[in-house]
Amino acid sequence: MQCLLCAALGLSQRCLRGSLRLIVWPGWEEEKSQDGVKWKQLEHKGPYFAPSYEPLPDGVHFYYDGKPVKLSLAAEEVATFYGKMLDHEYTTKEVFQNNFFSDWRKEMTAEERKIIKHLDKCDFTEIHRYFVDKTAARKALSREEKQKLKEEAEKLQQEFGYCTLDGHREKIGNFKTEPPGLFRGRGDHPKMGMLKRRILPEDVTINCSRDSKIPKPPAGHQWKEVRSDNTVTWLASWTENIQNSIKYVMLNPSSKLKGEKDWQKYEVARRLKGVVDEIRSQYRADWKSREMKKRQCAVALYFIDKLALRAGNEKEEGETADTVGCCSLRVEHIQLYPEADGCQHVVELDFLGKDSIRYYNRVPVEKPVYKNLQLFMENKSRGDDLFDRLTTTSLNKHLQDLMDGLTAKVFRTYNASVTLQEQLRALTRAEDSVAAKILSYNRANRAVAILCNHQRATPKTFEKSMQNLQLKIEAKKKQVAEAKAELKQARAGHKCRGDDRSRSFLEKRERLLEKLEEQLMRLSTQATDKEESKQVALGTSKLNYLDPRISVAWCKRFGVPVERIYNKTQRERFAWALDMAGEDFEF
DNA sequence: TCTTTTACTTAGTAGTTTTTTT
DNA sequence: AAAAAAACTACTAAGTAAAAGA
Repeated sequence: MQCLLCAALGLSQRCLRGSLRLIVWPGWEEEKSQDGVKWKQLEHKGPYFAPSYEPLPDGVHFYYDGKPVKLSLAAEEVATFYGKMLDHEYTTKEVFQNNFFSDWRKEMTAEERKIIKHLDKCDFTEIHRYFVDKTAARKALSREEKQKLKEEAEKLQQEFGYCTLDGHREKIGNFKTEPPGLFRGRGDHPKMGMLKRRILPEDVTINCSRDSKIPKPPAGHQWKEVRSDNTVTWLASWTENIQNSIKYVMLNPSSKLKGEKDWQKYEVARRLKGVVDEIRSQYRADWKSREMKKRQCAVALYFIDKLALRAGNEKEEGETADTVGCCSLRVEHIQLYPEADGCQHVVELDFLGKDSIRYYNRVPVEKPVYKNLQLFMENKSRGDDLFDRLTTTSLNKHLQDLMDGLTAKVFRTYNASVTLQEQLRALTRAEDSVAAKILSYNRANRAVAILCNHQRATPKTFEKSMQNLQLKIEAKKKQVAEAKAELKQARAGHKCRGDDRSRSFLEKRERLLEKLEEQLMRLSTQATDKEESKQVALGTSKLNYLDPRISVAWCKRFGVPVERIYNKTQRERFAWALDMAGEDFEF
């Protein structure tokens, strides 16, 4: 959508919102959100559909009970989904196997169903090898062939990957339908292994403006529906068969629509900054409320604020992995220690959060919180809700009363951004080199990632690269020891000779030792950093929680080129912030 | 009021590409 | 030139929260 400010000024080309930020036009943000209109014109080509199934060549067989069985096309396709995954841990899990086998049988013909009765008599190894070979063949392609593939992908991107929104060409985030396959949930998912159906045009709803060129469905097909709803931002949608949820085709984060939304998000978090002290004293007071619900709300909010926990919506049991957030914590997820690690009133939290990532923390809390937790746990069993009187809806309703637009997740954004700003202030020294400043930035980023519990699997190559680094350190230590010995000799030499030559030799040795010690120091901090970061994912907070204006301002203030902090994609995503933030920006 | 649906943000993984080291 | 490491991208699952429906 064209910026209303620019429209009013008759500026049709480049949005000048950024440079005109000092001009006050109260109300235009509100005006936008009130009627909920997201665009006036929207045109696109519809999603690009996953290629249809390519049957296995004649030489590749599936065996049942040792005998080759020629499968129908539909059954064969599903068999290849499993065959491809054979070396993955997933296929060893019983739930995965059962879900797969039951869904696979539904795709079989009656005769196939009569033959194929047990998964353990199925032999997919030829199918597996076929795909392994295929991957290897693709990897072995010549430079020219690879280039050609790349160009084809680019062509596709150009044709389907962009839309026109209010006259601007905008990049689409996901323009391809998800291909069929076996569902891979995260953690202990009850539906892992189920067949994820192929999406057909008949499943897809198109959203575009009435007067635009309506996208053509693939030959011989029709759209489920074409609608024109300008109060939503999606271009196409379909219902997925595993969870029965809706999937959307949406714009890329670089688009203006997404950028403005992102900006808005940080503005809400900045408003929280203005009232957070008051909110904190409020929930402290509520720890002593006579109303149990109020107390639970106050303690939950304390967790959300202090520990950056997620809200914790309720979820349907048995439909997803058993994970929790703040409001859905159960008694089994916390332990109370009157005293631990030399602190009083220690709470240990241990639960699986989003994506089944473990949250483990042992933290001293204020006495009333501790007492309340004891109270909330009284006469409950492990599986009971800790905050039994509280839901995310009631919590958010309360927050809404405290500040317009305030919800539980705003606290995560606020605390993340504030932490970055504080850490940058504490760690950055103006006289440092650019490299050292970037190291400080990453440390600040890491503090946030740890706060938000953003984890990653230890990289596969970690052990080896750590070993190499240790080897380097050992070698450097040896060099230092040698340099020390030489320095000692040089000192003795100079002492007895006392001439210029021996002095300059001595000074040379001194400088060498100094240099080597510095190198050793750098290597060992590198090793510490590496060890401490191996399970920490920085990207999530950088992309979703840290107001980019903080980083932009920091770059400007300390002469760090912004490209060293944000790559090209990220700079496109944060274009609004790059435009807007001066070196004096404060979150 | 309670439940379900909808829309959108946040999340980690796997595969690919680029850069650095050897 | 090859190998290793780091950076980046695509993908899609899993959250949040508000609106709609019963």
